[in-house]
Amino acid sequence: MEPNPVIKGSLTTIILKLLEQNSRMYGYEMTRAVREVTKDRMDITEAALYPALHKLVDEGLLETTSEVVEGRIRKYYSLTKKGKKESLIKINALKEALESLNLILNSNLGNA
Amino acid sequence: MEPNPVIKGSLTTIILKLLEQNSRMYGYEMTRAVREVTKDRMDITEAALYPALHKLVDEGLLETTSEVVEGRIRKYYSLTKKGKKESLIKINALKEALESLNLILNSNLGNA
DNA sequence: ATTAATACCTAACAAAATTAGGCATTAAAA
DNA sequence: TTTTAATGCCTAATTTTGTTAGGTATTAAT
Repeated sequence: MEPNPVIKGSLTTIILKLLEQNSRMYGYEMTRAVREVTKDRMDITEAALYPALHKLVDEGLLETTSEVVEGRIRKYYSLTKKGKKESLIKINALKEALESLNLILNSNLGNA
Repeated sequence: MEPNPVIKGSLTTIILKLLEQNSRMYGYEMTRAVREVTKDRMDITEAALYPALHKLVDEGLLETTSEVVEGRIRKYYSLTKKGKKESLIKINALKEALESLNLILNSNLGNA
């Protein structure tokens, strides 16, 4: 079973959600966390992830600190004050959008 | 309250779902149906809808018949045989993706 | 010595929606 | 009666976002 790709537009919100619950994480760790909670049913690719992280830093929602752990660089990301506000908004917006989508996918639309 | 935009990538599946339950619909009608079931919380724009419909026709998933009703043209779309098969697959794939997303948005990710 | 896992990254491209319109008819409101 | 809202179709340019396809480097296991 190939994992589902990320639903377009949701990656940024996924990142914010992860950081809302963990205070700091590094990129590679995020990819593992998503695989773990979704039991390999969703995969966020690094090629999408890193540019998304950099964009969030540019927008002032994330800040970074780097560390060397076991000879390898880890770049930790965490929410800024602005990022904390925005994450609440975006997580909520996505949840609402998912509820609407579920309504469409699970309702009888017109032929009742 | 501005309606949520369609979650990117889901529009095609929404169309297939609508036609799975209605046998035939025209574009404008689809926009109203989505607004109705989601109580105006989701809006599918015509600028996204019509190109998506044309693409589905090109791919052989939809077929069309046109009618003039009250002086205005209506272009009805319905699922082809191939479209019926594909709609089941795509609707299911989207549902699975939504479940994964819900797992991410509603779980405790690491700080439990 | 090679492979897998960890850990970061970019560039070219494609997919999909948004923004910003256009055109035409009918019904309602000013 | 002229303007606006609703119905109904559509396209073009741009932007957003992810995919494909790599690259680099270290550590641990085979």
